[in-house]
Amino acid sequence: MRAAPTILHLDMDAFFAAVEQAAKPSLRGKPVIVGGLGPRGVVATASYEARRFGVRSAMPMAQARRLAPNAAYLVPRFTVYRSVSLRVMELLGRLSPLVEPLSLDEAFVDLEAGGAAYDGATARSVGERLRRDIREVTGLTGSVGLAGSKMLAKIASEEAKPDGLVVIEPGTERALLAPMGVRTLPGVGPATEEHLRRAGMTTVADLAEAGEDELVRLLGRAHGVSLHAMALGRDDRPVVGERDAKSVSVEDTFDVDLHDRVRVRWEVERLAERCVRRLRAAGRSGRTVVLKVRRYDFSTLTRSETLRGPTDDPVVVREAAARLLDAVDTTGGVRLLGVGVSGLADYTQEDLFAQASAGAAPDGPAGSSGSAGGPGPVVVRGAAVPGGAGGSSGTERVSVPPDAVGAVDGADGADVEGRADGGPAGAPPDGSGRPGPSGPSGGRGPSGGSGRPSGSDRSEGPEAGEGGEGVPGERHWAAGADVRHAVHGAGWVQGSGVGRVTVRFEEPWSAPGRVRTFRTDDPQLEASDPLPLVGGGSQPAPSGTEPTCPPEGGGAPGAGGGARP
DNA sequence: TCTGGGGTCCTAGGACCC
DNA sequence: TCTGGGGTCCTAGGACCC
Repeated sequence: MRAAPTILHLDMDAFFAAVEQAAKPSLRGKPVIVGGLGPRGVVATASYEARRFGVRSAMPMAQARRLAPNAAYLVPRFTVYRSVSLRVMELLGRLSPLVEPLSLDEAFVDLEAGGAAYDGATARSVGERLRRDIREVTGLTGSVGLAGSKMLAKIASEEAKPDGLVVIEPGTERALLAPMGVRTLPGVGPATEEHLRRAGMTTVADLAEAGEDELVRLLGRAHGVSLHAMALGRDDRPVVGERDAKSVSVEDTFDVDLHDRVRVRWEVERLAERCVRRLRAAGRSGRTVVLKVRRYDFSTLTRSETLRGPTDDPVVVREAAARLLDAVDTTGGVRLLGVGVSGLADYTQEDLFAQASAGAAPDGPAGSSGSAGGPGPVVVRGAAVPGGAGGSSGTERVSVPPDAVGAVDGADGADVEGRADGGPAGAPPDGSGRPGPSGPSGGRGPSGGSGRPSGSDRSEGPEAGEGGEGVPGERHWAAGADVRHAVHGAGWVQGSGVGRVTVRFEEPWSAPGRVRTFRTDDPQLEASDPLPLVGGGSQPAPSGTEPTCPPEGGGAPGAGGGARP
C-alpha cells in the first residue's frame, strides 16, 4: 500500500473479440463471439455488442447461440493475439522495468519503479498517454486502473471498462470498498461467496467487521488472513516481473465421450508427447507426471507419479502417463484427458550436455528418499522410475551419457524410437481416421471443433509443428480461420458445411469485403498465415484508410447478415 | 446441445526422518 | 515401547483466475 496511485493495471477490452473486429472490417460494430465451436465449446470472449445479448465468458457456446443467434462465431487465433499482446507489453516496458503480465491481455506495472510517476496527477497522465499509444499501435482500446496497490488498481480498471481510466486515490479505498460485494475481492469465487453468504456476509464491509479470526475459522489460514487484509484495503503484494512456469500441461475435451480403452490409452500417449514438446520448447524438464481424467459425469480425478529425476524424454513421460491410466477406472466414458508435468527443473538440455561432457555427470542416488540435495541434475531417460517415498523400486535412473547427445538434440529421434515400441502412430486405433474425437457433430477436432487441435492451443511452442492434423480426404475449414484464394486473395472463413465453404475477402485495412462460396476441396483455396493488424515497423501500411478503430470502422456498409457465418 | 484450456496456490493426510 | 513433535516430500482434490 503506497501513498501515491503508482501501480497501474491494464486490461484490454474484450481482447480476442476486439482483435477479430480489427482484423475483419465486416465485423466492426457487430456481435462477435470467440471460443470453441464444437458441441462442448465455451465462450472465450464476447464483444460488447454480444454482451448486450447476455453472452459472457465461460458460458457454454450452445447457450450463447441461443442468446445471440446472429452473432459471428469464431475460433480463437492465438498467434495473432500473442503478437498484439507483445506490442502492448512493449509499451508497458517503456514505463517501467517492473511489468507483471497476468495473461495476454492484462498486466500490472509499477510506475514508481520506473520513475514514470510519483503522484496522482503524473500517474493519470501516464495512464492516459498509455491508452493513446495502445490505440495508435494496435488499433485497440484498453482500460487502465491506477491505485496504491495491485488489488485496487485491478478494481479500478474494472470500473474503468470499457475504454476508460480510473484513479483510486490512496485514503479513499476503505470507503470505496465497503459497500461492494465480496466477489469484488480477488480470490473470492462462487464457492467462497456462497460460504460467506451462509455466514451472513455479502459485502466487503461485512468481512472487515467479521475480523481476521472469524475469516480464518471459516476459510482457512491463508485465505482468511489475506481476505481480511484486502477487506481493509491492505495489500502489499509487490509487482513482480517474469516468473518461471511451474508446470506444463495439455488437455483435450472430446466431442463425444470415449469408451474404448485402447483409444483412451492412445489419446493419453498422444497428449504426453504434446506435453513434452511444449516442455522442450521451453527448455525445461520436470519430475512429476500428472494424468487428468474427467469422466462422463464431469467428475474429475488426477493421478501423479514423481520420478527420481527430472526428464524431458517423451518415452518416459508417455510410459508414466500410461501407468497412471492403468489405475483409473474409465467405464462409463471419458470426457476429457490431460497430461502435465510439474516439478520443473531450471536447466536445459544444453546445460546437461555441458555438464556431461565436463565429466561432471552426477552419480549416486540423487534426490532419492528424503531431502538430501533435492532434485539434482539427474535425468530420467529410457527407464521410467517412480521415486516414491520408499524409493525402493529397483530400476536405475540414468544420467545423461555423453553419447546421448544425438537423442538430446534430435528430440524426434527419441520420439520415433518411442513410436516403434508401440506409441501412438498417425491414426487412432479405432480407425476413425483422425486423432480428434469423431462425434455426431461430424468429426471436428478436440477442444470444441477448432478443427485442428492446435487451434485452441495457446502454447508458446511451435504449434504448427503439431503434426498438422492432416485429414486425408476432406479439408475442414474453421470459422474465422485465415485463407488465401489464388484469384481473390486474402480472406477468412465465414462458415462451412455440406461440401461448401464461405469466405469473406477483406483485410484489416480494407473496406468490408465480399463473400464467395467454394467447394471445400477447391484447389485454389488454401489456409494461410494471419495478416498483421496495423502497420508499424515492417508491416504494410493501411494506405489512406483510417487507422483501424474497431468499434466504428465506417459503419460497415453492406454487411447485411455479414456477421453470420 | 451444460460446463474449454492453461495455469496458480492452498489444504490435508500419510510416509518418513530426526 | 504407549501416544511427542517438527520438517519435508508425495499425492489428491478444490478454488480461483484469465
